[in-house]
Amino acid sequence: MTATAQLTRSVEDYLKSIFHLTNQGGFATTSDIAAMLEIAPPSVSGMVKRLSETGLIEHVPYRGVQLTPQGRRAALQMIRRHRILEVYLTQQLGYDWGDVHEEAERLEHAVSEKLIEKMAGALGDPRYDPHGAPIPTAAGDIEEAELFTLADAKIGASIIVRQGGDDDAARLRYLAALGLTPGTHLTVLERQPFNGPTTVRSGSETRVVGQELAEQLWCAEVGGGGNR
Amino acid sequence: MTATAQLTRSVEDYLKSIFHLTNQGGFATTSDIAAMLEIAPPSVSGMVKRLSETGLIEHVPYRGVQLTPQGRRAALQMIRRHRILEVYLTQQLGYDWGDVHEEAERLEHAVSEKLIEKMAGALGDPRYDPHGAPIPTAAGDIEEAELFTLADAKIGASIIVRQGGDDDAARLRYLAALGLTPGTHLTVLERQPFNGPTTVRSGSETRVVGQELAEQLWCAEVGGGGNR
DNA sequence: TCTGTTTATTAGCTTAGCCTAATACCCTGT
DNA sequence: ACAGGGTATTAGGCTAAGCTAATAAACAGA
Repeated sequence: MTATAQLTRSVEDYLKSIFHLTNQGGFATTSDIAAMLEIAPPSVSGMVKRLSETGLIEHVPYRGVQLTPQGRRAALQMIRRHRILEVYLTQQLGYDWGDVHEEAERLEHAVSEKLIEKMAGALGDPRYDPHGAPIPTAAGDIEEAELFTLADAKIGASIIVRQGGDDDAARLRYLAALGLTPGTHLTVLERQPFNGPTTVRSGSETRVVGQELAEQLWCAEVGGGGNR
Repeated sequence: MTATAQLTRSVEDYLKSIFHLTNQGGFATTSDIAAMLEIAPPSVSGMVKRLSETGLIEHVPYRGVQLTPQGRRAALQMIRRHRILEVYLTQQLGYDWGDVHEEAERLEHAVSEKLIEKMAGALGDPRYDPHGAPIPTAAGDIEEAELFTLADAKIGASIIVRQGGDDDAARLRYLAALGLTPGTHLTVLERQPFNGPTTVRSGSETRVVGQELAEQLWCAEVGGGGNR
């Protein structure tokens, strides 16, 4: 039992950001964290000092930070809260797919562990959130899917939309209108040269997706890691 | 449309406390507010200054404070949030009657208006919380029940348990075990002299309630203000 | 009425997190 | 090998909201 002293809202946000920025391995830089949290870089330097003192992150000056096992556990707990909340709000309270992120972003800092587990139970312990992202277990394990964006998908590949990015409601609604919701199976037909649009087939429909959008649409190989 | 700028958690707590302390009319004193929020009196003096500058309260030095109409509106909004959350957690997520207060206390600062209204809708717009307290409407109206404690109830009176106090989980559970839950109809049979226990009849059962407990058990005259 | 106690306020500090401006470090291109 | 540009950090401030200690006002009892 890790007696994690109560973390502040702001600390929880830092840990989440660092988790997302280091998910592909490597360090999270000061300026990347600052950009993600929309604050000035020196504020990050200050917090980084405090967080390394409490053992939640490892700091290599002028290089960046990584989560310690303890920090990673705390980050995954927040991500679990966030994603369970998103599923709950969507399924039980009729929230719109594009709107849940903002609400969950505030609630995740206020809910108790107990409430999250009650919500998860009421939902049948979901494994993916409404955007297709995997939900860490209460024990802190998360599915390591090999995610890539549609812009990087190989021609001819059979893929499933997972849709990691959940932060722009307008874009999410647009994607939903195109039928590119998480869980959708696609076949990559072709891609025009020089970062051109990608053409995909979804069932009997064919869609052309611009490069900008394709770079935001996270997908997984079919068969790789459960399909919702 | 009152463009109430985003209030901090702490301001919201002050307004709620002042509302409760002035509910029977009169002023809320610095030390009463301090006691209710479990902070030192000088901290209250400081916040009182800020709140009167923003027009949420009226301050009479050395006498106390009262809510302005604007402050009252904000307080009622918080109380609505709190009570809707309590009903929701109890009815939809199987929370225990005695445990909801603490969870709601944290969530009320994080939920959006929209979420509260969705919850209220899912519950069929409840009028009372699980402790029997009336829920303000979205428009900011609250039922003005004539509440008194069981210790003050007249002998022979026919009353209904309303149970204002929702802050001590152990006491609430004990009351529930005695069958003294909100909505229960009682007849006051007798009261021993010198602050002795009160005897009540609930249906076919007879109960003797000690003075200490009776002073915490808020009741309303039957017929006065709806009965749940 | 005066005096002592209680209660409220002011003064002055602390901590968390943010900010801007100034400085230090790293790295790449010549 | 080093100069310049781009990051990172340090220095120094600000605000919100808490604290303790000191002072001021109100009130109650003799």
